[in-house]
Amino acid sequence: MWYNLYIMEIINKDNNIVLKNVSDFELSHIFDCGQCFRFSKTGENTYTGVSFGKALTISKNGDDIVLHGTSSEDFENIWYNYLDLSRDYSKIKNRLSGDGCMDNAIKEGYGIRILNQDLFEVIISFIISQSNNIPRIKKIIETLCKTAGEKINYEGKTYYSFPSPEAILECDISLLHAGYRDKYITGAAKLVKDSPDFLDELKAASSKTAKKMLLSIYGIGNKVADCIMLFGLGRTDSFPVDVWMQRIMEQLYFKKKCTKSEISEYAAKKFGDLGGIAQQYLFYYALNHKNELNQEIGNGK
DNA sequence: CACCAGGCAAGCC
DNA sequence: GGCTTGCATGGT
Repeated sequence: MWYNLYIMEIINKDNNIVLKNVSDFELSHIFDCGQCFRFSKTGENTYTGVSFGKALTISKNGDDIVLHGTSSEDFENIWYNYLDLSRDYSKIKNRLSGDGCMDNAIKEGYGIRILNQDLFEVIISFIISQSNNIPRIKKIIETLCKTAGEKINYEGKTYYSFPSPEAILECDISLLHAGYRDKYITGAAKLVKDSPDFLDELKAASSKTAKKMLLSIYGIGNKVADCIMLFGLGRTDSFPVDVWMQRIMEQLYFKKKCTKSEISEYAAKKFGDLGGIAQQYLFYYALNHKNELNQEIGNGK
């Protein structure tokens, strides 16, 4: 096979792909850490969702990962990269570990992987995410896909692809109940539609240039741009700082209130090119310790 | 009723 | 440059 695998043996059996003995891989960590809004739990150790126009049910059985109803072609072309299977997370965790805060976060989110998602989907999704909560973000995106996406038949059920810029511009955006984000969504869709090379230019650009290009889009600020860099462009040096990151960094690292830019600067120095991955371990930890996080320290400013 | 959610743009200084 | 305010909607 052409891919380089740390993991495993791949078996194609009964229209399922089975990855044997996969390490550093836990579905709840991957899909409930706020990077992806289109996969949801559909059973014991099982998640179902859509990406790159394909639906997928994925489950974990011991240390084996099962991709249901999937061809080896789709695995090689889509899911292998989407699930970030070429990255050695054990090595990354070794490099990040050392202080008690990160060790605890890694201990809880040991199975996190940074998904390599579709860039346009990430741009629209994180525009929607601003000043919003995760369940509602998922709901708005799901409505967008049902309204403007294309039908996908999979395992006897109907799913919907993430829509094209054209389809977004043609649909009734008010159906999403996205509020003031409507104009940002349509603006970004129009930009991508009118500049067909924009996404490829983003992918090819240096991180500095890509960030500047993203910040020039109406409705995209520093935090959303950082999320797009990390989740849509694979720039793992990007460390998005939202209200939860501010709370957890203030409590665990600074022991006092501080600004988001202070946190960004600190993270860049401390985590470097692994900042985005460190951020995901910390974010997952923060979501699981909401009640213990002292909301007095970071009040979301 | 208030306050908050993976923030941002615009307006002020 | 930094700081404040309004913003749509839905949940608690």
